[in-house]
Amino acid sequence: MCEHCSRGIEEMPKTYDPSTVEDRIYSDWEAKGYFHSEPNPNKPPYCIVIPPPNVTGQLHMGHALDETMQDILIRYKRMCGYETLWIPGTDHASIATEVKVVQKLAKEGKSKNDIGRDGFMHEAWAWKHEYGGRITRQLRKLGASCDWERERFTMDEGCSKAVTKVFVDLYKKGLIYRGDRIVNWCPTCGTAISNAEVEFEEKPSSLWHVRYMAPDGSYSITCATTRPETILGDTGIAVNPNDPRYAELVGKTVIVPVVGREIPIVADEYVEMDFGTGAVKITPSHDPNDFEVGQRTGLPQLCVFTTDGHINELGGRFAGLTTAECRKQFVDALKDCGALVKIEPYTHNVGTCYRCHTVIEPMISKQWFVAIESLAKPALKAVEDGRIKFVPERYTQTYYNWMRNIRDWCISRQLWWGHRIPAYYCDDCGAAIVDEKEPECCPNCGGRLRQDEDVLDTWFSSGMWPFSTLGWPDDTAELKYYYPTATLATGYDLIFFWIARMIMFGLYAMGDVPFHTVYIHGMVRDEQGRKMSKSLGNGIDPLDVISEYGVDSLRFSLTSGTAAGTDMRYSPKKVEAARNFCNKIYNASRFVMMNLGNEPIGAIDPGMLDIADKWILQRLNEVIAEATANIDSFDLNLAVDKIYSFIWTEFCDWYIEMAKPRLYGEDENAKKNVRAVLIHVLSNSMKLLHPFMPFITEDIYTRLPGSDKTIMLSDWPKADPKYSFEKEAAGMDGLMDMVRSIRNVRAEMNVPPAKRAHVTVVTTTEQEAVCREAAPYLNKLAGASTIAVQLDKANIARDAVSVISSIGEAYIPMNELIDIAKELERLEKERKRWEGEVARANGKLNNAGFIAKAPEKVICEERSKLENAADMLRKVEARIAEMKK
RNA sequence: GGAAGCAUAGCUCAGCUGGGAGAGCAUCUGCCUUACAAGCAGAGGGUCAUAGGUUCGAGCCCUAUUGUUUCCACCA
Repeated sequence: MCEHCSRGIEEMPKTYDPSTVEDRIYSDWEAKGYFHSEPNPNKPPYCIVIPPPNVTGQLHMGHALDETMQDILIRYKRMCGYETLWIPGTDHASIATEVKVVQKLAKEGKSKNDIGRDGFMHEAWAWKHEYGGRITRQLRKLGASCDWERERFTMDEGCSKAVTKVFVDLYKKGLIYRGDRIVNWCPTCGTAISNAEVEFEEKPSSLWHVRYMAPDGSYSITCATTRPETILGDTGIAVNPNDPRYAELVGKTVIVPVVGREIPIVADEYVEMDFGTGAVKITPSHDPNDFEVGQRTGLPQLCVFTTDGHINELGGRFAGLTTAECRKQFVDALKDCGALVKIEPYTHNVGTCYRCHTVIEPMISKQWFVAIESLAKPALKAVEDGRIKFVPERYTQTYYNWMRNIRDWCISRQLWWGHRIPAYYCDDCGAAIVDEKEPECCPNCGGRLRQDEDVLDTWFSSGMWPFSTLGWPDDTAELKYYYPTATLATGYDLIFFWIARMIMFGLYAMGDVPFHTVYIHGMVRDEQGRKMSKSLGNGIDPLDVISEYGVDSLRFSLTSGTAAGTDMRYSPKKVEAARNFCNKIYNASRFVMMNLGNEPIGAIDPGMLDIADKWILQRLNEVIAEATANIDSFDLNLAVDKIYSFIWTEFCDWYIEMAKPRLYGEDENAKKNVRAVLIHVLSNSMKLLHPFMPFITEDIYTRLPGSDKTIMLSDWPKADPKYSFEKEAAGMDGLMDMVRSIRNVRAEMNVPPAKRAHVTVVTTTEQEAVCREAAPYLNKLAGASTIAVQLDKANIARDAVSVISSIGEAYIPMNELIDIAKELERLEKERKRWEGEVARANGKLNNAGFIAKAPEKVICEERSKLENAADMLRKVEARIAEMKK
């Protein structure tokens, strides 16, 4: 045994216990600096930036999936010889964190305003320091091989510098502006939010039909509304210019019921004639569409809400009420004055805040915006011309749809936790200065300056993540080497929030795409397929799963059997199956370790390989090639499923069983060689599996003789041409087929497993060698006691059970156990099966179109299938005839 | 209103550029065979939603239909 595997089989109980392995290995890796990366001109770079989790967040299944995918890619590329850097970090998560801090203050009976901006920031940083380490510790639990020496935070000095620089730069180019626009206002969060942050929820409501009378009562017009309280802010009624019903009324006025204000009737194309009454009340201050109609038709804006969701002083006797309370009272008032025509039940989509799900009140207010068009165009082009690819490809369409309809981005938030907008106002002369450094005084008049109270949208800073984390705006070696990064992995829910913004900012600030591939994964749902959410209480804590099953099992269950970009259901059964796989690997390894013997194990001697060795080596080559191709094309599920069945079915169920006769035999050379093959295959299997299941593979690998000191930094396996044995593998397929058939008849005939049988194999001269090699395996695998291989049918009992396979016929005398009629029936079934197969193949081959148009390879395959089927059929028929004699 | 996805075994889902339908779990039958009962061996189980079309050949490509999910838009 070599020096590296000093542990060998030490401490290997019958059951794998991940808890004794995972933390120890992870801290060892981290301590030894295996995760660290430096620009290295001798290697190609491969860089991933982590989607930064909320700094005070808690690990959930979404992270587990996200981080697992990235870690698989990083570990794979690292083994392939890339200089891999996975940059970890956290996001300050402006609203989310601020809400938590406000809640904490509320518990202490304090409010934001009580303690002031500085006091609040102090609290928020304290909160960050208290919880900031939690999420990164949890990421370590997942096995994430991030370079923790390069951990970043969106509000650290460097990222903040990048944010200020981009803001100022965009402002100076006129791409950031400040203005009064209608925005989505969340009364609970007390801030404006962007369009992307509004979620629409279908809610049952009513459609109130309200009559607006002419000042003299000579005519009236009825409008429908879902928000009667906004009538307080009505400044007009709009109808379609082509609507004959209202043609005469355009230009006239009506009186707003209850309120008594006189407002004009205007014409605008926006109004659909066939919806409702064809007339729409216009509230420019509280509806985005109305805002636009108001702009076109010159209606005034009348804001009647406060920023905390109440009616302001313009609401007359309704002032001070919440909007919800106002709605009730206003409807009553409409009823009282006879203006309410009818109430219809109506279900419609209501915009809500994506953080707190409060109903959004559209309002006009002064906010900062990014003029998006000139940023969006190149971002669109980068994807259109293939510089950035989405995997799966269909998400390209999602991206296009968003980018082609994008609107200016409201980036100011009425919050304190975040990057404060670098704009300074002079109270004396009204000047506004935007600069990276705060000027001492107003450059115009020397007056005192006051910084803008607002902070920036969280996504403004995370949009710079791929280059701010690499040191931008400084000209660093890291930026030169790692940028553009390689792959960005995240869920489809972040395409708009984050991916689109990174692409825009990357192209703007760096002049190049931030990454080449966007790997999109789905969401982890609960067993019933519902979204995991706090309110439903159906969330599964990955940490619980890890402590019960180990993180390798969790990672496997998140990777296997699920295609990229599609949602998956979490199922404990699946994790359990993965846990069983760990145990299988572990026990197979225990077996190998138990049989290493005391002699040093050398290289495989190619001259000593038998049919089973050649088969498993050939299969290993195939699996290496296929799995590698699958990972390269991001088909991680296909790769891991192939590795799984190779290890379990082919290596454990077949090869290990076939290794036993030699391991337990007397031939020392054979023993030595089979050990070498076992180690070779196991070691390479562990490497293939390592990106998916990092811990158990490290544990096993480092126990094996001849291993490197860590699997993490070992070379990714390559198919080895000297182990190419296609022909032998085909022979092995025939042998396996025979074994299965013998087991099958034994089971069908209820032969007790302990009862060994004499087996006579009748074969041809071509297959004789394979059959002779197979003989010891029939003994071990098919319950044979003795095996005779012969070329004729001498001494075959008429009542022997026969098993017909491609390499030969096996005859098993069953004596009293056999029921001739039953055996004939079984053979008859076989005959039918092969008859069917011959007919099928003939059908194809007799089809002129098939012969003329199918590729040569397919025709050849079909011919050999026919040949084989015909051969089998002949043998079965012959046997039936013999038995009937 | 627009777009996309999904519909395959009892359940959950794979199925790469079209070339004889797969896995895991569940079920049934035998086995504690000295790596593993978290295991081994064997078995049953599918008109690949429906209807057309293209093709020598369709689970896969095209069209329509039905059901379902999601995203975008937000007609008051």
